[in-house]
Amino acid sequence: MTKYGKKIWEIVEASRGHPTAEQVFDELRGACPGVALATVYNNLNRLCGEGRIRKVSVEGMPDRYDRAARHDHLVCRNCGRLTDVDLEDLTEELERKAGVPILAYDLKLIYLCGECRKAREKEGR
Amino acid sequence: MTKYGKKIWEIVEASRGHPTAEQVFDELRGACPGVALATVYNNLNRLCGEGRIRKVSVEGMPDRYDRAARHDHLVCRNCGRLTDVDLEDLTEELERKAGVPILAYDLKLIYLCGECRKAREKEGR
DNA sequence: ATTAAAATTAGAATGATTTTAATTTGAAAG
DNA sequence: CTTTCAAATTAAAATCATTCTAATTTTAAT
Repeated sequence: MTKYGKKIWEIVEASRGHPTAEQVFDELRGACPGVALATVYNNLNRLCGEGRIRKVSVEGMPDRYDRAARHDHLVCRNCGRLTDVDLEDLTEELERKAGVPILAYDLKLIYLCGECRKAREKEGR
Repeated sequence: MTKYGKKIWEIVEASRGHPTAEQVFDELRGACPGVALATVYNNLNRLCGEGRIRKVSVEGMPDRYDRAARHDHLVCRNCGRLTDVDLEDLTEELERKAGVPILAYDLKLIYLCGECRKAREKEGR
């Protein structure tokens, strides 16, 4: 693995916070001042292609990066907050129900996070 | 509903092809030359907000718009082709499994469409 | 030490979408 | 039929995450 590739992978793998490319860049710069943002994008893309990390796109915000291990996500409808959720692997069930061989799936559960629910209640809804 | 709002809704609702804003724009211009692309975006956003249509984002391509009726999607890993698939409503099941109240979910089944599979076979994979 | 391929860099380019500010439209009220 | 005012529309500029380009540097193999 390349000089920056390894470090970037470690940052994403270690993080439970679904960092954006910019956030990975900022963290990497701590150890490697002078690294270019393009390098971060290059490596994130390469790592995704190799299946070593994955990309999580949430409507209207920059792409986020996540460890490869299988899990799904809760997305707050209001603020976009992203949280991991561990559901069993649904591939077989979905394949059977859809009647088509599938390679994988992308499942996001839309909810209201604690903060946003509280904010709503205060406004009296 | 507004002058263009209704037409744009009809275009999206009638289409089974998941058009992009540009494609809606092109179709609308047939009947209404002089309409602005910004108007299409404004109305698509308004209609989404009202729940009368929905937006489908596929990694690396412009957003697509879709009728509101509940259904899920197959997305070709290779070419991005988007196809409807009718699965039963999984909200309750997912809510139970996740242990959190959810408002909705976004499920994409990743597969290889017929064309892409054929292309692969020709190349001998 | 030589080479070639791959990685990195800085900065420009891209392109879908949003924003802005001005103009037009359309419905309700007088 | 006017007046009025909010909402819709327009054209153009702005945004901004991401990709691309071309030049440079690093790496690993020979």
